[in-house]
Amino acid sequence: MSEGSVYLTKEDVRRKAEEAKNIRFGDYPSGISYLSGKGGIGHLLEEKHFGYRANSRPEPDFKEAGVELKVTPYRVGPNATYTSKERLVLNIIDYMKEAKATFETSSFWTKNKRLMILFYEHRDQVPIADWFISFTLLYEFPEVDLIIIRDDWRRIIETIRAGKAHELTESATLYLGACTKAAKATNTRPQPYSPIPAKPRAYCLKQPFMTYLLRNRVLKIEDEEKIVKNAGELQESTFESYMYSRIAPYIGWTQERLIAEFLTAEAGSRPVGSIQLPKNINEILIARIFGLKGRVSKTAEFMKAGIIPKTIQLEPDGQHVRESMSFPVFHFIDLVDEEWESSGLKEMFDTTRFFFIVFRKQEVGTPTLEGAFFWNMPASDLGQVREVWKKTKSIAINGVEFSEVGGRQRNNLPKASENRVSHVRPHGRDGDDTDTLPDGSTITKQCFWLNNTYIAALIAEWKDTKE
DNA sequence: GCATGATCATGC
DNA sequence: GCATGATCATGC
Repeated sequence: MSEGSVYLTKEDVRRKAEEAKNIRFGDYPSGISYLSGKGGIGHLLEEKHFGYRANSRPEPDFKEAGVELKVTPYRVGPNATYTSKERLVLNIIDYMKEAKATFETSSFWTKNKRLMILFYEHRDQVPIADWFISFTLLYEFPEVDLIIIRDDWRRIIETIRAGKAHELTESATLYLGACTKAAKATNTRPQPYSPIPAKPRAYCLKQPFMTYLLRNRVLKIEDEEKIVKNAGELQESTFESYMYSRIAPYIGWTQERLIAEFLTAEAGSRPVGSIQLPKNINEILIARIFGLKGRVSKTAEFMKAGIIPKTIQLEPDGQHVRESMSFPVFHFIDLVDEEWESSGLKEMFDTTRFFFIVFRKQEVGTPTLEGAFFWNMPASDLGQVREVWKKTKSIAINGVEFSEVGGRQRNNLPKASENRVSHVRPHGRDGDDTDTLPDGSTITKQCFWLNNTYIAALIAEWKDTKE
């Protein structure tokens, strides 16, 4: 085989990639034999379409053209919603070597600065032999993305340099992640500044970023509001410190003052206090601080990084939090078939960064803005969530026990009092909003919550680091 | 109509 | 007053 050398320019690669469109995978010579097992479709395209042998060399697949080939699945959901099915896994991180690199000499940048991405639709009810490439994208990171990716890379490398490669997590960064690579927990590799063995990890473009590429760069169907209007604004700071600097002028302001500043024009001449405030007033105010018409969660940056904004209200003492934090409803039928390692809950906390917006209630008058911070769940706390998840699964399998107390249903799902971090509680419209248990009976819809006491502890920690 | 974020309400 | 069950409000 020619090791890719017939493709001398990126245009050669792009042209050949175009030819892959609409060819059924099963129609390639001996194509079927590639289609079982992970990475099979990628290998099929490399060998049977582009005509070179799969490899894991440090240079890009098409060395002369400086292009790395990637093949990746997406799903089409209800209302023609296109979503990347997975993160895009790039090269494995050699902790020993990478710790000595600069961004420009890093294995990530050496191999992946230019990507030829082939997208195929993952269709559940259709044999893989009938799937095919539908879109192609020759992707070179634009400066607005690169400025965040450089910072993501720096965070990953600083974690390794601090002797904490074993604490790496995909949720600590925004677009470029360090995702786990091994199937078994026993598979580890050495790190340079600590004797503790670390899980093997690879660089990846996180799943929300891939969804963004699909929707905005390939299909060109979305154009979200941006928080950062031009990349130059991030020249002197990271995205996160930029966010703080935008909020800083309003810290200490009351809700009332913020409403007067940002919402009076919208509300007309109605005086503040005469109308019922929306439940998401704090999120609306933060959005206006950033000059947004829509929601913070719908901005380009939050969509691309999959950051989830959450507002928190502190009690007037500045220490307690009354309410626990809810997450989307889970379905018991799905839960009992999941394993923790591949569960939706673990995946979310493993990959998601949160943006906590903190207000503090006042003894008199409206709450004040205390500040905001980014957070991701540390591995040790995720271990606690695992215990709650396992107990929930076990109860679901063995049968939820119900009793009735004063017209209110009681159950034996994990309570806030049983675990430091998390519990399970109802989350529906009302008592008639139900889910089905494995035995066919019904239960009010439930979700995992983070305990109010855990949230309060996170806030205390944040306040400590501020000072 | 429903999912989701957020908050209310009751019993102990 | 806290823990847990129940429900509201927004926005898609």
